Amino acid sequence: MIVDDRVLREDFVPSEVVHRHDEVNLLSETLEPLLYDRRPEPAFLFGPTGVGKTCIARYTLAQLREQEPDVRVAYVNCWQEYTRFRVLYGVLSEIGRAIDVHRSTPKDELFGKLADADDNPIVVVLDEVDQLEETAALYDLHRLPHVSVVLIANREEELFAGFDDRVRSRLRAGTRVRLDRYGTDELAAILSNRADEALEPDAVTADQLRRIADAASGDARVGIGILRSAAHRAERRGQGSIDAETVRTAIPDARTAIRRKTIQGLIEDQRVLYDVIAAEGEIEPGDLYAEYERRVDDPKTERTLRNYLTKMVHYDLIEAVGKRRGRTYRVVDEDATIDTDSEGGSDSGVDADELP
DNA sequence: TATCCACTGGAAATGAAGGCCA
DNA sequence: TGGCCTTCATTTCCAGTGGATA
Repeated sequence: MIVDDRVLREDFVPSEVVHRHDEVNLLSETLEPLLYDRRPEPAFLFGPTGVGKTCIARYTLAQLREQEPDVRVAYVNCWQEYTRFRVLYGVLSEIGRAIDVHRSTPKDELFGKLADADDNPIVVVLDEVDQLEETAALYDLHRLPHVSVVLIANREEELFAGFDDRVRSRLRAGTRVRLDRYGTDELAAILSNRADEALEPDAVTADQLRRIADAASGDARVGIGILRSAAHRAERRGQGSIDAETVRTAIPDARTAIRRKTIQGLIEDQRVLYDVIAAEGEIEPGDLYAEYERRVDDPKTERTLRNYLTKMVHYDLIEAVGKRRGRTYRVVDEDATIDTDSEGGSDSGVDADELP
């Protein structure tokens, strides 16, 4: 039943972007100076999870490269590459200039290598740039006249709040492309296009696609995940098409699969913390640290545990209720996130290998 | 109202790991 | 081979916040 599984992957770039023509045009216009050997202004893509920010960036740059093949594109996800070193290394790696670079290579040397790679323009796409811990990387990139940046984040205010004055003043100018959540009909149309390419004809009905789109609450990533899960489930059962029952069971499957993959990527100490929180339902920090220390032979300090907990909140695995004294931690309700995924939620669908 | 206490998170220090080089 | 340099995870220290209590 599945003709091309790649089409149902999150990172697949479709041949045509549906319901985002204005946004694609705005980004294309921003990057147009590259066609005339000029440097474009920084471009920003803002919007909540699953609205197609990354897809639009990849699609637009693929189109640009068809017109100007000399332009090189470096895609760096700041969930994984959150230090200055890792960003610079990521860019060098993407353009094939990371030879002879190792973990003890000085950052200034990496910057020098990037500065020397000025034979052709480079567009650096920093996805989830709000996760960047060392914004000096942005300053580095801005200093290089042959490097242009496309920055992807959830919210403009939070992104700029994390910049130091030097970076903020340089990036204040630039084109903002804002994306809102898809409507149910829009998302159903996107899923229909994907199904046409990925599945055999009549493998899924329009009503079922609408049901999936409705359950995804405007989040294309979740919608595609549900469609993928339903297709695999139907194929395993030897069905020639996806029925209503398969869709119903696939809806919780999609988010659970993302969560399971994320939990698998936790290091041992993080997983102990997660297990304690899951077992208790809701727990205060003091009790959490005490139970953690009881369970492990060589416990980390409380400060390190606080860093772990902050990361796990970012991953959307747990939530911190309240601030400072009186705070409690609890596991994020999976069912709630399927249907009520709120505006501005973090792009926490990280792969297991993105975790520390 | 003052004080205590639990908690958070920033900043600096520390140590492990790994590569370079004389 | 050992000293040096770098990055990065972890630890240490501490200021700030806000609820609880006398």
